[in-house]
Amino acid sequence: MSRPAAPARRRPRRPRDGRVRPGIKDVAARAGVSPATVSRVLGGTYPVAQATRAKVQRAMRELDYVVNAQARALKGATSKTVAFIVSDVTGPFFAHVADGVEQQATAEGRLCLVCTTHDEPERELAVIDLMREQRADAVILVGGGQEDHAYRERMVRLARALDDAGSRLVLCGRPPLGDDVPATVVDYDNEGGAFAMTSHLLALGHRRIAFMGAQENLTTPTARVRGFRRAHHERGLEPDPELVIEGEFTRSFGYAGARDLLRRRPDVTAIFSATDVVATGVLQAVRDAGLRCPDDVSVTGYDDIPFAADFAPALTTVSIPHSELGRAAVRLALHRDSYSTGQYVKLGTHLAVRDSAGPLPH
Amino acid sequence: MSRPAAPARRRPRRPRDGRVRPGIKDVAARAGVSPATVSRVLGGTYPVAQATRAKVQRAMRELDYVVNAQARALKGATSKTVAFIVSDVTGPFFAHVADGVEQQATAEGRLCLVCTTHDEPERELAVIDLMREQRADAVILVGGGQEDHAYRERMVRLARALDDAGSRLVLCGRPPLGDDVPATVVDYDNEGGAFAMTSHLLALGHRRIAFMGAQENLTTPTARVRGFRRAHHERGLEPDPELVIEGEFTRSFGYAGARDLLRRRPDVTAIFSATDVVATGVLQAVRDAGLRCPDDVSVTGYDDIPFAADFAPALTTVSIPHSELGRAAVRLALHRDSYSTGQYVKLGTHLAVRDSAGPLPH
DNA sequence: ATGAAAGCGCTAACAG
DNA sequence: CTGTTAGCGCTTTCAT
Repeated sequence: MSRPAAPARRRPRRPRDGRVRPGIKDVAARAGVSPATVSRVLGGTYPVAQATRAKVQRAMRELDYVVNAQARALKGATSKTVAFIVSDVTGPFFAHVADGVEQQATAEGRLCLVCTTHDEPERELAVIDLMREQRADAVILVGGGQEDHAYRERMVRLARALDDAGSRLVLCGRPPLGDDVPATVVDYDNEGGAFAMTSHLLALGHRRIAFMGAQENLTTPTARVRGFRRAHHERGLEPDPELVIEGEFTRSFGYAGARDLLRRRPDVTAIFSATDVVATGVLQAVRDAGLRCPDDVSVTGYDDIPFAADFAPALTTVSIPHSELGRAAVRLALHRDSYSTGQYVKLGTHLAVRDSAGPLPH
Repeated sequence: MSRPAAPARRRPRRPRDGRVRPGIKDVAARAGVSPATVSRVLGGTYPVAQATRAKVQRAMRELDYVVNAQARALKGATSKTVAFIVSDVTGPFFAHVADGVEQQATAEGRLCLVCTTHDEPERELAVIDLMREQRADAVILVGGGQEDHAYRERMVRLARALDDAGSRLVLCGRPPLGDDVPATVVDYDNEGGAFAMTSHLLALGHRRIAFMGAQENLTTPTARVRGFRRAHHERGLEPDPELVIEGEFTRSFGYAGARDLLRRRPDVTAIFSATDVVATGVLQAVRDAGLRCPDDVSVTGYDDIPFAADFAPALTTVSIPHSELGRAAVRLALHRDSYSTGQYVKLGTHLAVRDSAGPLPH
């Protein structure tokens, strides 16, 4: 020690193998200016003499320079990214919400990270931690959640953790957590859509309508069942509890559920499937039972997935503003007032009336 | 200068507003160790005394510490991300390839960035530059490209630029650029699938088969047309040039194209649509013409998109190993030999025989 | 208008 | 096994 700061042998700079990324210093050297000046022309947001700027830009072009996003992010508060967390990328729901998210993120100069959880709570936690590490501006969780109290508490904790890390949690397609929780919620009217669809079937004369795909612990199907019931009640009708059938949002449940139902309750004239995917199974079961849709039994869905109009017959369903959901999620997360906590937006849904539901037979 | 390094007033550390992200130093202070030690327990890959490790871990938990991914990436050579670039997230092709990419990326400890180009060449360039900035490990370009020479040259340049930046370009679903180009290509057998499908139709007795959706300047439809032709030739048949119909991969082209065709050439007995999306339009046109499928005219597709089996009738099509394509893309990009340049893998396709193609009428 | 210098939060030699 | 010390590539005062 004590030797006054031996200027330390600088290793030959850039130890990497092949060609190497030029840095801001290389550009500076080539342009005959200081690194600070290069940084200023990069940022654009600072006065730099026309001539200097030109020199720097030429040097950048000649060196094929690109900034290092990590180094830049290290200084700033965020990494200019938006994270998109979903159970499964192949869900028919996903693509169009992703489209909205990506559109808006790009419009706001953000990159888009995608992660999946496959509905594993552990993985969900892990992914959210990853996003904290990345310091994403917004973390958008897509799809319905559980009704469960413990789950809700966990979400609240995650929202706070993200908030502390400077990120914003956005819940997309599920109900709010509460006003004191720093999260943005972009929901759509599950109950209203189900109400409208059920009213439509009721207006067509149907009275024995089955709801296929209830799930008590999940927010989405629960809200849809609520709308289903309310539509009955508003007409002074009481839905038959036996016709509200529990099951997952899968084609195979739709198939098995409808097959059994049609056997057990041949008096049913309409089947309101909780989702379009369920409806595909239901339609298959109807065909296999030798019944015609909509002549013998009406079938409807929910979601209006791509190609719903190409089913046999074209599916009458509830249309969700998928991509607007995604766009709103990003927009709200990025432009909230600095000190707002809870934010809540609910978008509307509308009926897509096609061929799979018709008037009551006879 | 000459003043011997005035030790400079340290600002009160952490100027941010609300709560603040604890850093490695905070953890170190709390655990009573040095930052380096904290880093070592973080990395896991270095001997640390059991007791020390425990102390550090407790401190991390108490502070709810997460590493700063940007700071970490600044040191390392890459950012542990894989970029996924696609024309449009809502394309039916996208979801399952994305699924494969995401799966494999996660398995390899990488995060997944998604960007869209909407087929705008400018945007494609911009996006690739963004990925250079991000220092993504792999940049996966999904979907067919143009046959165009200029376009190809541009790709070569991009491949080199990415290579210099330490990233790997992967072309997914398009032909190779050449052996000397540092890129990985994961393709599938477009021609073989079209050959198999055409042979299937020929074997069913069809002789007037239309190909709906040729496009000369794009690699994908061109390869499919090639398979279509070859299947004819191998049976000593010459495909009627008038029946190879130019058009985009859209439903509306499928509809208009088939409508006109059925009017102009009522002798056609089978329509091979270049994609399933085109097939949806074709099916609609067939229905609207008062014809039945497959009784009057057979219709087939290509891609085997989700729900192809739910069309009316269930669509006979060519199945592409979408998610394996995505998985292979990531796997190869990450595990290539350090000095390999061109890499090329071609996956197989297979027929999904369903109901929309039947034997020749009469 | 430009340059010098101090870090952002972390990792990685190099010494103990 | 643990602490010290340099930076990674960039932005940002503070001087000039």
